[in-house]
Amino acid sequence: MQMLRAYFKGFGEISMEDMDFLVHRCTEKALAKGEKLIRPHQHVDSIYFIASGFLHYFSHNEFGERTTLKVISPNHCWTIMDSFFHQRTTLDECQALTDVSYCELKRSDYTEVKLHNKDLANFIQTVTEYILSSKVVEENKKSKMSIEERYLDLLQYHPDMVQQVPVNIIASYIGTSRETLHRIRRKLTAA
Amino acid sequence: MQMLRAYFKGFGEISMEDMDFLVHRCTEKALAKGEKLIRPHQHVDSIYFIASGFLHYFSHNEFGERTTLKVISPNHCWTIMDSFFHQRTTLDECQALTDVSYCELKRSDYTEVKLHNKDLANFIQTVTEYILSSKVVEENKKSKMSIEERYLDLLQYHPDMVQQVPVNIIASYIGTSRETLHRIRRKLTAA
DNA sequence: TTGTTAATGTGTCAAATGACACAGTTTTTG
DNA sequence: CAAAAACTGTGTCATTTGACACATTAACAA
Repeated sequence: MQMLRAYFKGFGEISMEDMDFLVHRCTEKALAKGEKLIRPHQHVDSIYFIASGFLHYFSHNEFGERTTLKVISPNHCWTIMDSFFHQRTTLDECQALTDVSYCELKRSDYTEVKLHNKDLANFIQTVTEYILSSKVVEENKKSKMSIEERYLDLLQYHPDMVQQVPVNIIASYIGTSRETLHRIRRKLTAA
Repeated sequence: MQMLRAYFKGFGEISMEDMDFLVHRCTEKALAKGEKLIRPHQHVDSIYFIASGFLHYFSHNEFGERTTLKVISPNHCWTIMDSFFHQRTTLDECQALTDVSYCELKRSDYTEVKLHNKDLANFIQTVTEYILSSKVVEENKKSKMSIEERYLDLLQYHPDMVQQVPVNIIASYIGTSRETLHRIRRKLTAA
């Protein structure tokens, strides 16, 4: 919970009262490795903050092949936005790649927080803008990099992920096959 | 301007007064083909709504090669979020691929709108959530598709873009070279 | 309108990639 | 603990891709 407070503080000014109001609406939970956070056809009615561990957010294409949409790292907020904001079911899935501890904020509480007072509404707006902005920055960065550069970037900024997450999932996350990633790793250790 | 009103209406309820307050802060402008909307090292202090035409949003990687980050279509809001929200300069560029007409909302006006009343603040929050959600949906969709599928998708949903934008830019937008896109097109016309 | 530049179509070839196949290792689970 | 399942390393090979080269056409500007 301390971690969640620190996370929120990073977005700017917020009074102690507002912070408490916000944080008290979050519930601490855990998943064991392999457990699912989101199943197909589920309504996603919460925002999640990952405190520790890694999650695998994936989907299936027309012919049932699994595609990794994201590997979710600690100290990030995440949800399936489309399902959360528009109250639709999702076909995607999300599963714990390791033991995970996280905080959950339900939609009803999210709405309540936004309506509580002007400062909190403003704060949530700032957080949303911030997340939107980082999404785009992240996507643009990725699109400028080759597969190898993406892997080096992971090594640099998410070394734990590289250690704890299976190679095939890392590979599909950076947009290639497990074999090609293997070739890259072999080349890098050779050098 | 009628187009902008219709665009905003798509996000939900908004009173006539609020709509007017919002729309009156937007200025109609135009770019001729080839003109730049954003230059390197610029501060981006506005949000843009594209009424007609296409824009090329691009960047350069470590060794100066140009990468297409997006081709911006009519009836969309766009800005370089990172620069706009955090008041930083950007290294990216944005240039008109055709004659373009657009509306501009300056940051100061954006801030004013958010502070004007609770309903408008709420409305802007809804728009932001909506844009965030579509960004992610779009990105996920793209990551599930092959290059060829992306091209077919463009043909289906953005036929004007395919006609009006140069092949090399379409190619880099969907993540390949101009030659490979050419091979795809040849194959498709053969069939 | 004409010279210049940008855009397109297409072939060749070396390099990168994905699909398979299979052996060795680690992890899970009954 | 033992069997099963998941994960990893690695080789082969057909396919795809990108880089280059160059001819042709379209768009633009002096």
